[in-house]
Amino acid sequence: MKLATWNVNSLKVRLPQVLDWLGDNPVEALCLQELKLADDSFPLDAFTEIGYRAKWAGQKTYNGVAVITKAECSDVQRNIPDYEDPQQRLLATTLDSPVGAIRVISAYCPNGQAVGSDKYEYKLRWFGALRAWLERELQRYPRLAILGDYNIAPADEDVHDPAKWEGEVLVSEPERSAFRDLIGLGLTDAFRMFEQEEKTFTWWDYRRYAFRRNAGLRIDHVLLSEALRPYCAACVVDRKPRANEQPSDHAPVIATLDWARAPA
DNA sequence: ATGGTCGTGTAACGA
Repeated sequence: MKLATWNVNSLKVRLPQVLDWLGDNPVEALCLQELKLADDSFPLDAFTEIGYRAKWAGQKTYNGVAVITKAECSDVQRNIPDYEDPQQRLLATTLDSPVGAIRVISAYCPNGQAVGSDKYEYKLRWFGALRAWLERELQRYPRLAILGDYNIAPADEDVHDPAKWEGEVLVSEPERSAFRDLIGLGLTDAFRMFEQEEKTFTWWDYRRYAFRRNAGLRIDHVLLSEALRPYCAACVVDRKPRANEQPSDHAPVIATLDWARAPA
């Protein structure tokens, strides 16, 4: 089973690329972020026509997340329960697997704009609420995968120029601490389970030829619970769509779960 | 050099 995440920065603009990508990468679940469209504008038919189903939490202009799946999913949850927030940033679904139910969550974590700003404070509060909810959710669903745009580069090796980025938003210590708090729940950064090429990133600014210079950050992540970790056989970034015409500024990340692997 | 490029929606704002 392959699970993937991709911040598409407008599903309206990127829909043909997403459909093409699913044709080449027929993953069981694709978590999307930054749909930037209202619930009633979601292009469900386009996914149905290629054999996929979808659950989504839309919002006009900003945010919006979805989980695109081959199989039907259940127990759909919009947003973080008990966290009042008009911004549509999270969608949780349950998928069947040979080892039992898996909770698959698409998350678009706040960007934070600038260290010390109101949006930065909101970002840290949001991560606090996410952590508190995930702690409970892991009791209900020990097999849990949360995929998305975390807007945090966890370590300097995830930053093209750590000296230039030191202390900046996406990299600051309070944000990294919030990320480590998630890891403290027993979640694993699937990408770092494996040998990876140095300077592998998932986001490159549209400005200043950042992609051409590989001036990127690794801010899109797949986190796996302790019960899922032993099944993870691979986790890779697919840089190809970032080279498309009219690309998203993010690349997809794909994790492979192999049920034939004996759990530890 | 304090910019730069996108998407939304048609002026700024968010990223």
